[in-house]
Amino acid sequence: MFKPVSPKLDVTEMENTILKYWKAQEIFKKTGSERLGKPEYVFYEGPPTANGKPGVHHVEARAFKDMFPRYKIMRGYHVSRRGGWDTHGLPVEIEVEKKHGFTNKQHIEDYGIARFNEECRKSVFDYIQDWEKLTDRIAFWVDLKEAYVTYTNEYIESVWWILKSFWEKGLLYQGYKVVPYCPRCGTPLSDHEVAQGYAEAKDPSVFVRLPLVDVPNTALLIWTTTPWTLPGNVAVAVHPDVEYVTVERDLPEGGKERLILAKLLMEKVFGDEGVRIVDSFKGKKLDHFRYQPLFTFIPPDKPAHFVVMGDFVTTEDGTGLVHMAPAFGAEDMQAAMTFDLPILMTVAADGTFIPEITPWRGQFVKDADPLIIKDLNTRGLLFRSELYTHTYPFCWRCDTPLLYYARGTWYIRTSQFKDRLVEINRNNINWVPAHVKEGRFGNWLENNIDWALGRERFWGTPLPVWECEECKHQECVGSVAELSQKTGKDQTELDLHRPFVDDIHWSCPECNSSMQRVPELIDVWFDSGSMPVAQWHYPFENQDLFKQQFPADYICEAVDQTRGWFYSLHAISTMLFDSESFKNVVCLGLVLDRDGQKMSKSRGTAVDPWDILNSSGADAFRWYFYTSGPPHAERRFSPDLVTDIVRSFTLTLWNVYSFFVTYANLDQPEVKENFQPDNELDKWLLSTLNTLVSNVTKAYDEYNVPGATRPIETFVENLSTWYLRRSRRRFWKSESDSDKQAAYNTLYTALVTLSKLLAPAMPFLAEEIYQNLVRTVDPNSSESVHLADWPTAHEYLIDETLNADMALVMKMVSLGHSARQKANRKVRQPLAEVALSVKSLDERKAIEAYSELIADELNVKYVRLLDTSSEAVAFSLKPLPKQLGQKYGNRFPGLAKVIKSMDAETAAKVLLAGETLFVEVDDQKYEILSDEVEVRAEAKAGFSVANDGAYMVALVTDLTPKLIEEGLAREFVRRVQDLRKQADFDISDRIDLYVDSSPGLRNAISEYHDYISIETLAVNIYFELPADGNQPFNDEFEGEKVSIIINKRIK
RNA sequence: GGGCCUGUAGCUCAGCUGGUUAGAGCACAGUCCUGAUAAGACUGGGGUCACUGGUUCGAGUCCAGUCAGGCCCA
Repeated sequence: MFKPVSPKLDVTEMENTILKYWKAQEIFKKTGSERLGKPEYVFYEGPPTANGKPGVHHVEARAFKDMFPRYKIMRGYHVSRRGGWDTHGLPVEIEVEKKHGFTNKQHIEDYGIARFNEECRKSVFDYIQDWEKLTDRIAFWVDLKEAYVTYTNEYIESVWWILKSFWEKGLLYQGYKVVPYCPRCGTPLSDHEVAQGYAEAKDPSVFVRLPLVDVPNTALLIWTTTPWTLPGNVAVAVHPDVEYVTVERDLPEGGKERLILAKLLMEKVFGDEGVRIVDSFKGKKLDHFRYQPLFTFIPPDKPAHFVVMGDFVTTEDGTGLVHMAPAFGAEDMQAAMTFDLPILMTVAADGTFIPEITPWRGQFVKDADPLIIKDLNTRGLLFRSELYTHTYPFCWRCDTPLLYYARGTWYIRTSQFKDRLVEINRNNINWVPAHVKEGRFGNWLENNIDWALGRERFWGTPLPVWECEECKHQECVGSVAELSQKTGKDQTELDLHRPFVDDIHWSCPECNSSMQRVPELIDVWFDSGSMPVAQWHYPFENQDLFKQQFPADYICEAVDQTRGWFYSLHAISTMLFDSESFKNVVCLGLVLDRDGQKMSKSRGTAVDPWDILNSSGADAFRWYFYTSGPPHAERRFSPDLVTDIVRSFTLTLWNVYSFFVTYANLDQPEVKENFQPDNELDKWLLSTLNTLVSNVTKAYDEYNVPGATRPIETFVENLSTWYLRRSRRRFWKSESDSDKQAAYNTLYTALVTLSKLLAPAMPFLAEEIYQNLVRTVDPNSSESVHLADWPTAHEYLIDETLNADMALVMKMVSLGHSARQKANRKVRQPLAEVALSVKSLDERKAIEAYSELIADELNVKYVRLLDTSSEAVAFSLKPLPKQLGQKYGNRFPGLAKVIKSMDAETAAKVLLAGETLFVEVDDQKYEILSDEVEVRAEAKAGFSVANDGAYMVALVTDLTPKLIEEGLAREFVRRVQDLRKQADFDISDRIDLYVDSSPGLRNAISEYHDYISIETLAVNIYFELPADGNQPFNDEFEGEKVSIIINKRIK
């Protein structure tokens, strides 16, 4: 006996029951222990930060992360699924800052770094319970009890070890990085902060002459909106491939001058002033031309003041010659690195000019702009000055205009590994979707620049570099033991965070002064990218575990991680081990709201995942993400999309399952999975089932998620609306013969196999079906579907011809229904005959083979094929472009025209016989094969016809008295069945049937007495109503009147 | 400004290496079917396949450009 299954499904109750079962039986644990010693499949959890509530997009990521480990476990692998938490970084600090109303770093320092960091440490797990609850509820099986946490001393120590090994290879260095900087707050701003503060601004726009050293009376013409950066100028950039010109113009005060600028910008710069082009050339000709420096306040320590080449130069604005001040622009800084230019720091941290800039010392740079312009003007260097309106970033806190400003920071020399980064990505990593590999990620690697590692913050992994306050000697520390050794004191108990590590000092081995830690923390991406090593506290512990768990077979995150976690993992493993750190990676698209906007709490468009879980359940939620498009596609999410899945997919499958259990519990058949089917429907179902197994398996192996899920939907649809609908009677019939047994076996096989195919995607429903159908029958079976073996496709059961034939039958039946509709003949009314026309000989055979099925489905007495000779049929010819077009190319249109104009009847006979048709066009002879022209049949009269292309169904709609009588009998049966249902009789209850009717119907009932008895389980049919006075059911149809009473017979 | 992705019915999405009349589901309307079904079948309305140009006998599909949206970077 199976556990009875109601056709009404309470999804959440079912899922909660399964959750309890998993917990009670410790199934998750057993997926590990039962696969011990099996080949390892390695999954890395990209650590989330738990200081906010998890949202819908977290369900997405976790659903995708979960499915492949589940699949691989069923395939016999061992998967260790360790969770992780990312705990450092600015987002954490900002939350705590908000709580206290802090607005700048000084507030934090005043408050105390120790207290501040302690609060950060706590706030990281503010929402940990929400995360645990959600993770559990959506059945993301990940070990959160043993999760790695990036703030632990062990984790940090491993990160230090990595940094030390980079240090020893000379990969860590100090340099400048240009960052958006608020001079009032004294702090750089993150991109996110900058984005909040853009506003319209009016700035000076100046054109300045830079006279060339080696070409008399000729100057470069540059343009800038930040005159205050000019004292920091060290070079001018031009685009090597842009066309430049030397123009000559008359000076108002008399004489002439020559200026160089981009040809395209001449009009913008000079307007209708008449200037003469004296020379025209590509930008590369200007390479290394020297010009006279504008200012000489700071003597450069390297060669400067010449022209360099830059691809970033555009001809949108200005002059096409870009002034370079490396301290105040990212591109400028990049050019300085490339061309080894000096960096002139002319501005202090508070945004004022340093004392060396004598005329404007101590002035806020923006205030000095007019004075600088005046100075240039008096020296005859100013070509023009005007005001320019553009969007410019301001500090979101204090409205001060931000400066792009070079700060000293630490770098990792990743660019030295560029070739290996590219090669390892190209050769060893499988990306889903594939285009990310060479596209977004590949391009990013090709343009690799050194990793700016330092952060001037509080809550993070401290950079383990100490520097002598006197002689600037530097040392990098790679372990706690090393720190103990240096300080001569056991540091095991030291918290490896600020401010505690800042208090560690020792004597400089060079000069005996004090070694101080540098102020920086490291980028949090370095934390998470270190996770393959640091999660095991490698190399201090777990050497074997690390080796076993590196690299990962599978990781999965949103596509915005390309330059985040995907990169940090890849960069660190490449530099450290010359190895990839993941072999397969699935990138996910964003989840948007129903209008295609980012979900936002303030606009109220954010969906709480719990609303979905409580109404539609986790399975449908997961299924939505798997089937709603390829993983990387953006998803316009709304709750009703998940409701639809429950209605159209879950409930359909559930009802098949419920049907099976209901009847199996009545019949108690001995079900088995593997057997040789005999019945054509069974053969067909098992053929499509095994095709499905094969396709889904292939898709899983290729990390093709829609391919692993969508075909299951189609199968379930066919299972329910074709196989089961067509097979119902086989389950109903009272005798238990081999046909009935075969039907049970087939349906059982399909359901059990489906439960396994569904297990990685819909873990709850799969478990429910498996538990009831497999565990009750076979006590030796695996304790959970998630411990079961993945099904194998039995090739011998797959019959492509059968699959195609059945598809054809379905199509013809559909056309038949269409023809009935047109003729206004309802299905309950039997018709005499249907004639079908199909495309090929094979298809004709298929129709013959399945004529009984077609007859039953369409309720007709006789099914036959239209043939060429005897019918009242007209033909038309359709030359097929696919075949003929490919064969004859541009001669196809002419050929087609001739074929269409041929005598269709004659040609049709030739072609339908499978013979070659000879055609002559423009004195050329062609042999047209029978499969190169489609023959279409059109019924002439006396039929109701429906067609799709060459497929046609013609119904004979004439009714005979006999057919009408049978129709009446069926109408009658239908009403009795309704009464049984309304009376809530059991399916197997026998009845006595009392009828009072008009004569026509009475005749029909007598004529079809046996049929009616069998259908309605009527033991007796009486043609009078009983005297006991129960109210009869009265109805009228097809001009007949009837009163019916049914009584259940006591057994 | 650059790289990458996306644009097909009111909505969510298919459309294989170019080839017959561009499909499905949801939603709407009608008819039918039903002793598993919250379902199913059929019919109907709804499309300049974002736009422009090109290649080709033939373009939703290939090429170039434009526009719109998104992500990442500058």
